Amino acid sequence: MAAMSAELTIYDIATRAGVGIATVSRVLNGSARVSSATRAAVQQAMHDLGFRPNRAARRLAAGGPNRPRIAALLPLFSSDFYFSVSRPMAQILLAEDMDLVLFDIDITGDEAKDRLLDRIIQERSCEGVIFCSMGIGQDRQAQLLNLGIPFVCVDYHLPGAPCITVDNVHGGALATRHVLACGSARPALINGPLTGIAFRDRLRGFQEAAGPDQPVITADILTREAGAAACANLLRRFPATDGIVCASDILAVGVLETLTKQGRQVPQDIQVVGFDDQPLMDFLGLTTVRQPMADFGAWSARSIAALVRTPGTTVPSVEQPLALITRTTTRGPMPGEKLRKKNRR
Amino acid sequence: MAAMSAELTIYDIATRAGVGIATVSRVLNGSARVSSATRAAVQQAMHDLGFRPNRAARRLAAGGPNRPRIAALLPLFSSDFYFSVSRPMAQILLAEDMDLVLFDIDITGDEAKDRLLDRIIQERSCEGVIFCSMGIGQDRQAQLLNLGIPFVCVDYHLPGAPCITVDNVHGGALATRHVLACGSARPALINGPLTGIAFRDRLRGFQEAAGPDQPVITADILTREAGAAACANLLRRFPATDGIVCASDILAVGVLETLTKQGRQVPQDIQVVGFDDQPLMDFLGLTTVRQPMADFGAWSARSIAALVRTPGTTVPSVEQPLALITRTTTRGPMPGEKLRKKNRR
DNA sequence: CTGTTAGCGCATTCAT
DNA sequence: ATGAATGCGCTAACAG
Repeated sequence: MAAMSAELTIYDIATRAGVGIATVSRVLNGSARVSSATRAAVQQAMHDLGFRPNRAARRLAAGGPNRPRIAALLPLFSSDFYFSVSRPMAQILLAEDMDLVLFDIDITGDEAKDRLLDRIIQERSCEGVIFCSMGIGQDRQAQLLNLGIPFVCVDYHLPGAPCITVDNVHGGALATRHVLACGSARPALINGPLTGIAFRDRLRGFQEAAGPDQPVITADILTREAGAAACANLLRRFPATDGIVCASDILAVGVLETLTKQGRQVPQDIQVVGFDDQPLMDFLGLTTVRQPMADFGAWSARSIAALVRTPGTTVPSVEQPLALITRTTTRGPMPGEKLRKKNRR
Repeated sequence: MAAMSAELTIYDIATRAGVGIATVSRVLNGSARVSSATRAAVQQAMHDLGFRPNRAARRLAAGGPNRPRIAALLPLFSSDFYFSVSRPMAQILLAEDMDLVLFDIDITGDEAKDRLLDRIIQERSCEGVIFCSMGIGQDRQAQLLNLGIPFVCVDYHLPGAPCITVDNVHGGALATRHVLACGSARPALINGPLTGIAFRDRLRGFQEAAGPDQPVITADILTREAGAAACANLLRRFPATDGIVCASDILAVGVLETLTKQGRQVPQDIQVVGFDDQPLMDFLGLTTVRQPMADFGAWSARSIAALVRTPGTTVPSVEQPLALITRTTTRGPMPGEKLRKKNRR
């Protein structure tokens, strides 16, 4: 083992091994038409120099198919939400005979996202992009437009671009009004990081419904731990809270943990509402606002496929409805109680 | 819009638009040094002919970095298990400055998997492969070896290859013995598809501990619905069952649903044990066998990175321990009950 | 602003 | 079995 980096080519290997480049190419491709002696020599040379063939060159020379590649940028591991979104996305793109490359981006750091996007564009590594829960600057949009790289947005309203969204303001209000209607007098919101516009919108919805003076705690990450901590914090500062709207199911689970630990009865003492309706939430009985995750994935895949196939296609933006799914962490509407119906999706 | 397929090149576009290839290249790259007139003409030509530039050629000519690409083949959407595995995998590979491409493979269909693998090899689209929960034939191994494409196996013991595994036989026995020790006299197993060796092993473990004559139901897919159905089936045929070992947490959740629906008390009437310790299982209080998912992901990423960086590196296989996490779906060991301790991970 | 000319790194004929 | 030559489709200097 030896020399590092500095793009080596098969010429270097050929020289080092004292053979022609064709021979190097042969061992590279596992051809049988090479004496085991020279093969060993070549492999030795490759190993010594630390050679790694250039993928692009190989593919160009080999002349394989030029399958379209779609990049999806999303905070994949930040929540099961994205898992549910990318599933149909992957399936549809597979059927479309296009490659899907998932790029996990960190919501909190805008910079990393931008560098990644830059890389994708610079390296021309894909012919279409799906942005999930994130916007891009005007400059970026212009750049992509200029380069003819189509893109669609999921869960984010980017003016002028094909988007699939939900009305998060309405969603926040929906959850809040439900809690109110079911008897909570002092509702509070446990929100997600305000770097996400969805969370800013849910906050607005909450305030529209509950008024501007109700407690709001912002978790800077979507985890149970964060939800639990936020809840403890909330209860300490506002002990009278009797209804908690959570901007994410996972936060709600953390909230439930703290509530249980502190001996508060749900929904008798305090009601809880989540957001997303992620898998298992029905099992937990969490009242929540259901997002059309499958639609997000399917629509984005189909749209980007169409745009890549035939540039110039017009893809109209769509707004999907949000639905409140009432389960057992909220009391029924004041008049007649009628919980646990067809809650189990 | 018109002509289809048949690899077009910028020469075709240049001809059609009556310009030189450099100009075509310019509009392709969004250069400003093109009169809007010719630009329009070129774009028109590209659109008419349905031209899509060759990615490999662009990258080769542009001379970007030749970043190593790792392919991970796994039944990504079959269970949250893989979500937990791929998370650290993605993070580590990102830090290693390597690209990770996740390929979702269908456990049930061996053929699709093989075609995909073939494609990856033929197209030389990656310099390293991670196989999760799946084996590959001798021929494939030889092929990869011959081409010098390193690979590692996760959750699957492939002789001669670097693997990270757990002892599923032991795991199955562990869960079963616990149920037995806690007083179940008639245990049953609800297993996953036998196409997965892990499930065959867990079956063996179950039978080692419970004897060969206890009921076994095989779900052919890992979903709550399948678990619920399997449980209903089990109870119909073996009403006296008082302990259910599930080969997957998600199946266990389905089992719990059915049990609740049928009014059986857990763990009083019947005990339930899962397998994996997926996210939220602690919240549900499910006793389960914890798998080292994070280790799976981290080890595989680090190993494949090392193998790609310096071919010939020796990566020893490792076997990780499996741990029984007792929670509230099983009764404590017969002598002194002592549930709910530091169960919440 | 636009066309001509060289390569990019490798796979592949062909000869030998 | 092995080497020399040709081209994959495109970008990037250069000339005009």
